[in-house]
Formats: sequence, structure tokens, C-alpha cells
Amino acid sequence: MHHDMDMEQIVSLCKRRGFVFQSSEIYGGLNGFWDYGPLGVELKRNVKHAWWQDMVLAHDDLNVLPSAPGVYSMTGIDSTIIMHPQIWKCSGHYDLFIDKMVDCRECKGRFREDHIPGTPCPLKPSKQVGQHDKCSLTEPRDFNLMFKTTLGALGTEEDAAFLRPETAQGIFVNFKNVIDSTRYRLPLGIAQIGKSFRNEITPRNFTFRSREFEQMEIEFFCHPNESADWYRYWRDRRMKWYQDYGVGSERLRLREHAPDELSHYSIGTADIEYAFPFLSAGEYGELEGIAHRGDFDLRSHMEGKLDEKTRPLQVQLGPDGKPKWRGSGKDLSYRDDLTNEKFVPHVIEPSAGADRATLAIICEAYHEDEAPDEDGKSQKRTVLRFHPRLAPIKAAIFPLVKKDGMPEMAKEIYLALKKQFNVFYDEKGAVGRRYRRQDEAGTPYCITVDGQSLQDGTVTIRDRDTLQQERIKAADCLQVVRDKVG
RNA sequence: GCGGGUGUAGCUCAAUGGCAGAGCUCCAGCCUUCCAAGCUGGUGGUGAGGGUUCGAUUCCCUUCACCCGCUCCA
Repeated sequence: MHHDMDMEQIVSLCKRRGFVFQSSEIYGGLNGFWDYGPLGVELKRNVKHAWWQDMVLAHDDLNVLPSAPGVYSMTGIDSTIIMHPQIWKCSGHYDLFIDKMVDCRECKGRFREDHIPGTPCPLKPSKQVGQHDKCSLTEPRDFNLMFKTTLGALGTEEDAAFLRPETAQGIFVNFKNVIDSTRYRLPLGIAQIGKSFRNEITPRNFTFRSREFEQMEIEFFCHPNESADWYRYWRDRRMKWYQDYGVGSERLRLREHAPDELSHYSIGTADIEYAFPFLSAGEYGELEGIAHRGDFDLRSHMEGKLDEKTRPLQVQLGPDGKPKWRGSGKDLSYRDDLTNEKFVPHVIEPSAGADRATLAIICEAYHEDEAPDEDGKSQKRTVLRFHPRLAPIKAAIFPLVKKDGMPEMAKEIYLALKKQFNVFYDEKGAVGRRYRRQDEAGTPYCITVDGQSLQDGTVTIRDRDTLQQERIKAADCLQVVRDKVG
């Protein structure tokens, strides 16, 4: 039942209830930036926490997981947003993100300056860009897709640095550190959650395309001979993760890239996509990409940036015949203690957008349904059906009415639960209204203290989705919520 | 970056070149023993800057943001 999923309604709810605000709103807003409010920060934290918990902390590294090619380890790091500028030259981002661009005032086309030779002009008859009489090209303009900043208070152009456009490189350049400082053996996944920055040309579609965003990335290092199996494992594992948290409708799909979409060195790349309500019918937006990256990244940081068009991969050379971008010169290969084999690991990269996952979870959770009012008449109800583990508020505690000792008992339950869960206490107004407010916030359970509670020490716990109430002992509330929320 | 549209209270919408209104929400109180709109009272607004004018929320210019379509999306 998603026919009622309407983006305007969802955006409005996000603002009204404090999930997402426009950044700098009192100053008129800032294009491409969004803030999370009191409910949003909890939801997004829960998404990130679930990811870290499921992928890293709770990972069973002693047994072969279902569908996995073998046992493997998982750990994490937290690297800086600003890193050595050479990293982005070797990663390839510098070349791709610092292009000069030329706009045509006549045909409204936008072209990379270095691509103009050979690029046809959209005007007819077709000629090269700039060759038409009508062509009116602007001067080449810097098109900095990476955010540039300056190191040091007196910084000059030589001190230019960049805000990372992805967290992945922080993992690659720490691969040797992690191996050397721990006893992990391959296969090993290193996870990182953090902010990344890209000067998107057209920020649009709510938080989907933002200039500051948060990624949840794993770089999974393995033996080259096993990399294809691990690629398939991670692709399916990550798809299942979204489904496990309720993004299970036909709006979610796994799209394997066609061979001509793949980098030369990649065995496979798949996108996990979601049909966001702001997209046209049949269109999907990327939540996560799972890429087989071969040894491109580690070797680029060893030898210098590799030329993606070569096979086998070779260092990309500049006009002087020397490496265009010099690598670190450090040996990032891995020696297997058991076989004594030395090799440069291949990498599988599941790279997820935390904001996009959060947005998809909000969209998927959004429902309008009917619930009876006090006269038994059916009334429209807006409800966010979050997975209990992701819900910002786990439970709300109400006294049925604000008298006869009910508030006192409810407050006691509230404080007991608050030590472990984000819970909410409300004693104001009609209880029905309080239920509806929690439905809109996506709170899965409401605990109500009523007249009977005072007699026998029981309370009711109401389910957000079924509206059914169950009577439990007040003393059991913590355990019941723990069991339900997990 | 281009074209079109839209900006009035937290939300949905009125109105006017001359004191900016309503419903809902929210807050305080009353009432209330299980699913939002019963009573009383209250808070709160013309995206920003400039211009025309005696006076601008209204007319004009600029700007910002959002939506739609292009462009872009490593």
C-alpha cells in the first residue's frame, strides 16, 4: 500500500515533526544542505548504528556465514575528512573533479574543455562544439566538484587541500596500518562511517542529492582468486540488509551493471536502488553501490595512479614519460602467514549512503491509513511504520488521565525505561491524540497506565501497526520493550 | 548553468496600495477511564535586500530557497 506515498507530504511531515530541516533556514536556506532535527538525528543514528552493529560488531568471524565463501573478519576505522592532497590524485578524483567546463549560451550545452575536440555540437547541422556560427562559448571555468580548502592560516595555492569526496580512500591508505597493528588476516573488511563532500552540480530531491552527506563504506580485502565469490556474497548480503529493515517492497531493486558500464578492471558492480517517490515512474535512485575494484586502489597508492583504460593495469604516465601522479612508494601488499604467498589484495567495496538509506526508510515507512475515532468513525491516520530498531522513539508512556496517581506510576515506568531506550512521556490532552502523535513519529509502542494499573500493577502496551493492546505487568515493561525492540 | 512555477503563522489556505484573517496544530487551564477536531484563554506570519509611494504583504528590480523540465550526476 504505497499509492499514498507522496513526496510533498513526506517532506512536510519531516519538517513538522522534526526529522529534517533545511540547513540555515532562518537565513533563507542553503542549496544542497540539510539538517536533521530531534527525531531525524535519532533515526539516522539508528540506521548507522544498525549498519555498524550488523556489519562490524556482531559479525561472526568464527563460522562461515550463509552464502559466504568462507570465514572473514570485520573491523573499523575513523579517518580524517581532510587528507594528503596526493591521495586524491592517485585515487583518480583529482582528474575527474577539477575539470574546466565551458558553457554554450546558444545551445545551453555544458562541455568539459578537454573533451571539446570531437564532441558534436547539439545544433544542426552537427559540427564540433564551438564550430557553429551560432556557438557562443563562455571562457573555460573551473568546475570544482571537490570542495577545496587551505591548510594553515597563511595558506597559499601550494597549501590547497580537499574535503574528501568519499570515505573509501581513508581506508585504503590505512590498510597497512590496520594489518600491522592487529592480528587480522585476510579476508578482512574495514568499515568506516563519515561525512563526505561533493559539489553536486544540481542538488535536488530533498536530501537525496546533497553537497554534504554521510557514507557507510566497507573495503573488503581478499585474495584475487576469491574476489568474484566475495563480490557476489556482498552484493546479496547488502541487499538483504535493507530488506531486513523493512525496505522490502518492489520499490527496492538490485541492478547489476552491464559489462559496458564497468571499469576495465572490475569483475562486477551492482547498485541497490530505490524507487523514491520524487522520481518518475520506472526510475530508481541509488542507495548503495557494491563494486569489485580489483587491486586498482592499493596499487595506485603504491605505484602511482593507474590508467583505468589499460589491461593489465599500468601506471598512467604524464607527457614527460614519468608517472602522472606519484604513489606513496610504500608496499601495500599482503603476505599470507600460512601459505607464505605475497599478493596485492583485491577489494570489494559496498558503499552506502546513510542519508539516502534514511530517506528511503522514511518513504517506505510513510503510510496513511484509517483508524477509528472515539465515536467509532474512521479517521485518516498518518503513521510511520519504522522497524522498531530504527524508530527514533521506542516507546511512549502515558497516564490515561492526569489524576488518581496515574501520572506518578507512568513517570516511574518512563524513568526506568529511559535508562536504556529513547522513550517519551506525555500526560496532556486526550489519550487518543497522544497515540496519533506517536504514530506520526513512528513510535512502535505506547504504554498506558489506567485505572486497573493502580489496582493490580498492570499496564497496556499498544502496537502502532495493529492498534492492538496487550496487558502486561508494569514491572515487566523494560523486558517487554527490550524483547520487542531487540 | 538555462527555462517555467511557487514563496503569507508550525501546517493548509484567505485578504488588501491604508490596523493581515480563518481552520487545524501548539501552549496554559478546565473537562476527560483508551485512539486527534468539548469549553475558556493565549503564542505566532507576508523568504531577504533595495526601489516607486504619504503609505508596499500587494507594483518594480535584485537575491535566496523550494518544485517541475533541461544540463550535470566522477
